[in-house]
Amino acid sequence: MTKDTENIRIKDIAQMAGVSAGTVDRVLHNRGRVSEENLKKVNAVLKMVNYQPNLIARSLASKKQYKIVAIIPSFKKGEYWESISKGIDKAGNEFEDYGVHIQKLYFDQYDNNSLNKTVDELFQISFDAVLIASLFANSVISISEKLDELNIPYNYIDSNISGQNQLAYFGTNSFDSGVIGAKILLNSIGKDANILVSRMIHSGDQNSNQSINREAGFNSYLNTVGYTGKVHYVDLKIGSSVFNFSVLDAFFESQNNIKGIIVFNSTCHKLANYIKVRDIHNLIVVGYDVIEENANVLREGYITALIAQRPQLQGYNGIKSLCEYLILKKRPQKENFMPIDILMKENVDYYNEQ
Amino acid sequence: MTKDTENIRIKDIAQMAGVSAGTVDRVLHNRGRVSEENLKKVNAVLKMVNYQPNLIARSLASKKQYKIVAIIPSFKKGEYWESISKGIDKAGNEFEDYGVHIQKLYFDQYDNNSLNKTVDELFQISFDAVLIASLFANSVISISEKLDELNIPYNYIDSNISGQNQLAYFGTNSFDSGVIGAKILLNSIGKDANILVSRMIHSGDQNSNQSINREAGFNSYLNTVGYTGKVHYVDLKIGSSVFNFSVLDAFFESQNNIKGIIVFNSTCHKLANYIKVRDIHNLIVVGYDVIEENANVLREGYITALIAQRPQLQGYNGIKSLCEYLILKKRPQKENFMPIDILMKENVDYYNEQ
DNA sequence: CTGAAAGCGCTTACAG
DNA sequence: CTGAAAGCGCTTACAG
Repeated sequence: MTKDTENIRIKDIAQMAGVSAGTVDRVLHNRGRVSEENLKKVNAVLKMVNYQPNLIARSLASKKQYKIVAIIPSFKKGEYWESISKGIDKAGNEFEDYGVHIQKLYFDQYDNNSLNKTVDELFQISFDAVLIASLFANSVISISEKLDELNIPYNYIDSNISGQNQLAYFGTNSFDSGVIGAKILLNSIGKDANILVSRMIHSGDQNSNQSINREAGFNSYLNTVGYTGKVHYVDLKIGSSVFNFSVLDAFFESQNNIKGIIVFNSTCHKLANYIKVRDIHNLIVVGYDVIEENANVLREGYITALIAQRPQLQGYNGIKSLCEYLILKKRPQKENFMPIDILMKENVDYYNEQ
Repeated sequence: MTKDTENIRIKDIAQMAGVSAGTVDRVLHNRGRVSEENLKKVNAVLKMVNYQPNLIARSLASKKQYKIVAIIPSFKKGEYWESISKGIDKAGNEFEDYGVHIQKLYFDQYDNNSLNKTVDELFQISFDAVLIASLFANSVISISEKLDELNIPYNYIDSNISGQNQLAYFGTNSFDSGVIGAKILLNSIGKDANILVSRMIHSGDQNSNQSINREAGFNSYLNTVGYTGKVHYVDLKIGSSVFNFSVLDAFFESQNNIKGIIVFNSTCHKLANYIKVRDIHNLIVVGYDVIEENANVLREGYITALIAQRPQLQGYNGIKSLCEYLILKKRPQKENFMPIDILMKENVDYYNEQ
């Protein structure tokens, strides 16, 4: 049990090939400066033995340092992107001993222009790989093209953009998570009930990929099942409860037959709080992301279900796979879809990221 | 960014304390054979500096090997315990370079006596830690007591047993996962509809903890919401479809007003297949665990929902925390509840363990 | 192009 | 009880 394969070392290979350890090392890493003849000898030995480099020894000896930049939205405590950030830190810590350092660059998730500014910052510094929260397709595509030129690997998280050369994507299938939102909603309110979709007003000129795709999935499900109700929309402001309350008051005065509400981002708690304060009953409310504020109103019954997407794991896997690529040349799968989790009052307390 | 804390080494501490590296090492690991005076000097230095041992160097230098035994049910491909086993292997691979070796010992999950035999095997060999699938409380308690005497750390997975000295438990709260099963079922069929609970006949004299606790949670929910229907039971045999079909035929002949079915273990697909073959409609079926056979009938619509518990993660974390305890003396939290996942047709395809 | 040697930070006999 | 030295498996200058 202790040894399934005898552990063979560079030294052993060197001896078998009749060369020095340095030469084997050069062959192993294609560092050049090896004669045709020795190259053959070493490769011959390599072919017979199953050499498993000791990574621990390698990183102890190597002074190589790697810098990974993570471009993500800024956040306050308890907000959605905090979870992603935690996952990034976790992976960063695990690979610290292997010479990996993480630097985070932030932008405003409600303003696509701010991402462009952050990108200018990015290209001022030097780095070996990038993790990108691909909220805004246009900007992300332009970053990606620059990174392609520089031959620097990059991963996407949050929402995918196809046709690009990202090493890997970690996140949900946003379209399908919209489908599930629609299904949970219609299961409870029926196919002819009216629905309110709550959106956020953005500063920039572009909505995030995630919301766009979720809404597309939602609409697709409505079409598929032959939905005959009416879908209404309100636009809220992220920072202004006063504004939001007056918008919602006006809306609910004009419409009194809404049965379900859905919010395609993590701000569902804003709506739930309105419902709580106004003491409105019998509404089915579906939102996204288990942040503390959402979880609280879910527990109290003002949100019916939350759909979640393992944010911490997205950050963790996004960084980890870049580390493994840099250190081990291990290429990850290109598309890595996170599970789409459904949380209700009864299971939300167990939803932590193990 | 590259250095938040200057990296101080044993050598540095030795120099500062005016002793040799060997002495520092002895102090660090309580290996004894250090004079009162030197002990003081080294500890004084240790108090000022934040020494972070380089684990990579440590494990390269140390020839220490650790053996962890995992006691789990045997399984065929695609069965529930395969996932747990995969998680165990994953953690084993990650810690291989650190000198950790895993040995698995199997027992029959439907026969508590078989576990006792496996335990006899266990105490024939030598090992440093144990991971136990705590299906059968009695046997597991007796193993635990022996391990306590030997001062060998052990973790539980699958279902918890309180009052024992396990280092940690990784698994769901079985009671609450029974509550959620009941909620999903009653949400669809109402509080007065009749329910069929399908059980498995065991060879031993004891049911598994997991099933017992899930059923307790299920019954508790029924009481809480004032359920007025009738709960029926059938006992099936794991290996005999012929037997099962005749039992179910007999049951459904005598009862024609069953609205919902629940199965508290991973064998729900057996019931779903019966329903499929007999072409029975309008039954809400809730089961546990996303094994391939269950997922297939969920996709086809013969199971309404599956409740899952991250089996791979249980195996992975169960081993990982033992490794960290052995290598780093890092003590894990004692109770680590897995999320309780709800899977429907629409999100099951994304349910993989990242 | 090549090999001998030093070094990564720690642990482990060993001589005293 | 103590320190100097060797060694874990690899990488990295360096002299030739």
